Amino acid sequence: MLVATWNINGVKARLETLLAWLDERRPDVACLQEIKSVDEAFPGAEIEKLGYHIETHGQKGFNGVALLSRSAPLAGSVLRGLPGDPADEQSRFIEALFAVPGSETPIRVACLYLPNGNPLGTEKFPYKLGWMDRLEKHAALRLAEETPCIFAGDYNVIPEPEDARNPADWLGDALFQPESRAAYRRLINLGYTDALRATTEQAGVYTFWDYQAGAWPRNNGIRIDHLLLSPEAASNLRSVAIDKHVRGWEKPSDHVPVIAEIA
DNA sequence: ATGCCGTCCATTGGACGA
Repeated sequence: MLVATWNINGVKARLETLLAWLDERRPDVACLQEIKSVDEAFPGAEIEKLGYHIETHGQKGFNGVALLSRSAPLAGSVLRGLPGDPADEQSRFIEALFAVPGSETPIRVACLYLPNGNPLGTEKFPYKLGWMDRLEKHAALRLAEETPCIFAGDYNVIPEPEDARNPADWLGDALFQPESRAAYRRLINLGYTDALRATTEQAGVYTFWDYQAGAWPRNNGIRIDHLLLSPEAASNLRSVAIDKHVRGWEKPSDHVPVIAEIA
């Protein structure tokens, strides 16, 4: 079973790229972030033609997440919005249960777009940390269920210096603040496995290259898109891939897809 | 470098992102 995460930076602007990638990779579940679309405007017809079911949690102009899946979520299992703050208007979280081919146990897939948090010194950074606190509580709740679960998405956190080509450039950035990194470690310390780091200790593995300043041709990247696996999912982890070549396509997103194969 | 690039929304320029 292939579970993917990809910040596509605008689903309407990225539709052809998304279709090409879905056709090439055929993930069972794809978590999309920054769809930048309301639910009604999500360009679903061509995606459905490729055999995908679509669940969205959209928002006008920015943010927005979606779950694409080869089979529909189990009835009543879709949750929109991260629990813990009814006043939070931003669409950054959607999760659902999916049947696993050849298994009696379904898997829960949560798709998240964690707040960026920049610039420091504004209300954006405490919003990020508060969101991470809520995520930790929800992840702990899911962990206690002792069932296969994946929290996949754009975490907007560079976990370690080796996850950036030039870590010194990020010292003043919300993505690499000690508080952001500590909150990410708390998720890991609950008992979740960073899928990529379960498969390699290599530095220089990135998922994002800025559009600016020649970041892509210079390979000035960072690793901020992660799949965190519950023990029940991590036990069946086969491999992790980063579809880096997609960054070289026409009109690319600044992020590339990350895919975990779970047995 | 309060810069660079890109998307969206609104109307040629601002908000937002990382």
